[in-house]
This record gives sequence, C-alpha cells and structure tokens, in this order.
Amino acid sequence: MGRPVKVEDSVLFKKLSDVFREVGYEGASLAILSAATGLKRASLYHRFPGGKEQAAREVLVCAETWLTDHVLLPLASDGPPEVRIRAMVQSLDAFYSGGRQACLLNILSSPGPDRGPFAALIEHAFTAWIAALAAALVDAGIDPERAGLRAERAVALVQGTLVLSRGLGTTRPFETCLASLELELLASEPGEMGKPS
Amino acid sequence: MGRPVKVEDSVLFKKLSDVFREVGYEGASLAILSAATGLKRASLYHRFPGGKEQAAREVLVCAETWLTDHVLLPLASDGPPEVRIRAMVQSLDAFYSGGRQACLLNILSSPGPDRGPFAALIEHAFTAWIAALAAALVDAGIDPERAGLRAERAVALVQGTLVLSRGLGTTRPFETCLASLELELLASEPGEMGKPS
DNA sequence: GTCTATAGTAAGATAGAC
DNA sequence: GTCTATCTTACTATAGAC
Repeated sequence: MGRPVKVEDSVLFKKLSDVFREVGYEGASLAILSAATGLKRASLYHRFPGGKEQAAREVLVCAETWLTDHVLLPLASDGPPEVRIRAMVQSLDAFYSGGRQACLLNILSSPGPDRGPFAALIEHAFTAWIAALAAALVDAGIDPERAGLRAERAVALVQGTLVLSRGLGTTRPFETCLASLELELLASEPGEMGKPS
Repeated sequence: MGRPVKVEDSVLFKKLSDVFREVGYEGASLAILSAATGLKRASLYHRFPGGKEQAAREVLVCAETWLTDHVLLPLASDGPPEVRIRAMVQSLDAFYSGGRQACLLNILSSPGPDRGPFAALIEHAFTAWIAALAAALVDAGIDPERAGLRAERAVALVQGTLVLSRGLGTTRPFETCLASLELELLASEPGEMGKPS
C-alpha cells in the first residue's frame, strides 16, 4: 500500500453527498462514509471534528452553493424568462440524474416536530429557490402573487415526482414533470394554478 | 409496578407508525420504539420476530389498509366524482395532520438503487392510489390518458407539498394543495396539465 | 493528512423467568 | 404476553504513530 494522498474536497463532498442521498442521514454510518470516500474514520474526524453531523452540514452547504450557481443565478440572469427557466430545468435534470437520485433537502430534513439540525439550511434553500423562480415569472409578466404560488407549486412538483419516481421504481414521473415545467410555469391562462375564487 | 397488560394491536401500530414517521426507519431504534409503545424490546421481538423490519412492514400494511378504506373505496364509490374526491381530500388532511406528519411511503422508501425491503409495498400503494383517482376522473368525463396523468400529478403534489411543508416549517403548502385539488382535478380545460404538444 | 489501535457506548437479537 | 438479563455486533469518538 502506497503512501496515502490527500483527498480533494470536491471529490470528497461528492462521495459523501452520494452516500447521504442513497442511505439517508441516520443510515449513513461512519463505516459506510469511510468505505465510500476511501478515508478511514479517524481521517473523517480530522476533516469534520463534529463527526457525521458536521459532514452532512458541509455537504448541504456545498449543495446550496451548487443551487446558487446552477439554478438561482441562471434564474436571475437578464435573458428571456423561458431561457432562464430552461436552464434551471436542465440543471435539475442533471443534479437529480434524471430522477434517479434523491434530494438532500428531503433526505436531510427531520420529519418530527424538532426540525432537526439542518432545518435552517433547508428552509433557506427552499425559500431562495422559490423566490428566484417567482422573480423570473414576474419578469415574464405574471402577476406577483400568482408567480409565487406557481413557483412554490413547481418546487413541490419536483420534490413530489422525485418521491414518486423512487416509490414507483421509474423515472417517468420526474421526466414528465420536467418536460412540462417550462410551458406550465409560463402559461398565460389562469389554468389549474389560479386561486379557486 | 403492576402486572403488565397486553397492548392492543391498534394502539401499538399507531405508536409505531408515529415513531417511524417522526424519525425515519434507520432512526427508529428498538430503544425508541420500546419507549414509545411501552413494550420492552423482548416484547417487541415477541410480536415481531423479524425485528424492526417486520414491525415497519406491518405498520406499512396497516397504512395500506387505511388507504384502502379511506381513499380507494371512497374514490370507487358510486357517488358523484366531486364528492368522492372531496372525501379523499378530507381523509388525506386528517391522515397527514394537515401537513404536520410525514408520509410512510416517502419515509420508508430507500433512495438507493436497491429499492429496500418495502419497495413492493410502496410501489403497490402508489399505483393503487393513482389508479383509483384516475378511475374517478374518468367517471367525471375526463379522457383516460389525461386522467392518468392528472392523478399521478396530484399524488406527486401531495407528496411534494408534504416535503415542502416540512422543509419550510409551515403547513401552508400542503393546505394550499388540498384546497385546490378538487377543482384542479376536475377542471375541464386542458389547463397546465395537458401534454405540451 | 492519513493511518492503526482502542475505549466506550448503543444497537440488534436471544434465553429463560414469571 | 411481558419481563429481566445477557450476548454479540456495530457505531461514535479519541489517542498517538507515521
């Protein structure tokens, strides 16, 4: 066995992220994280003195950076709204591997009344995502209130079709969702999104 | 301490279900399950020789029975479609405590490529739910293909707004979803659901 | 920065008394 | 049907060598 070499942060975070997305936070033991990254447990503690919780938090922060770069900034660019939204859709397709990989925002959120150690990060990510999407819709001439509802609904659809794709064992729901997302977000009719009144 | 009394199955399943929905499958240790149910670990093994996995499986079966009684059968009744759908919405509102409690179908599904021990049960539940909803929409005069897409989309929206409600720390997304679900499902216009072509 | 080695704790699971 | 007691394994975390 040769001399151990430093593991780059980018590949480290990628592998940690994959584990959390595959087996969840509680299911991700240090043994599994160690095997996946190639780092021994003690080395993981060197990188993350706070243990698994700190590792998950930093992975989440890393994911939020990705969200900012690939979703929020494109949505806030000065191009035509349909182009910005299309960029978001393509990024989401890649990020979730066409529906095969779960969302950290779902995986790392604790269901219980105590919202868990990552509640603030997760809430911030969802809020920023929805706000950026709504802003793009407003730029497209959509009423601000309706834009907010549509944006929130779109994020819920992405999350829900990920859940459904996993449960049904097929990526079709997620693919269908992404395929119709742009047209649906920019539709001019009140459609099925409008307030019932 | 008095003589131990038998714990009824109905309350046992309810308490086990609550734990799984609160802390997830991996997070639900036998110590937690024991504390929540009032049964010692050995007693849990007496009821569930297969351990935690069997307990979760039986809880899931119990949930599917609930789904059949409160969602599938009402959807398949011979009343007007809007009444049937309204019954489903009210049942969902109660089952998820207005968006405060997670869905076992999401919680117990393993994200990874190996779909986990409950994949078949979860897939069956989602499939039956979508099929029953689609059948009600067909009865309402909606084109079968569109009915299937709308039904799948509605289930995804329920799951997604549950995820979002948890992440945002408010039940509003789930409530908004339920409030507009009936009108949206039965809308006569192509709406935002139609195929892009 | 990574490793081996190890302590201490919590987990899943079983045996046998009542 | 529930309990106490125990076993074995797996996990988290730390110490110290290289």
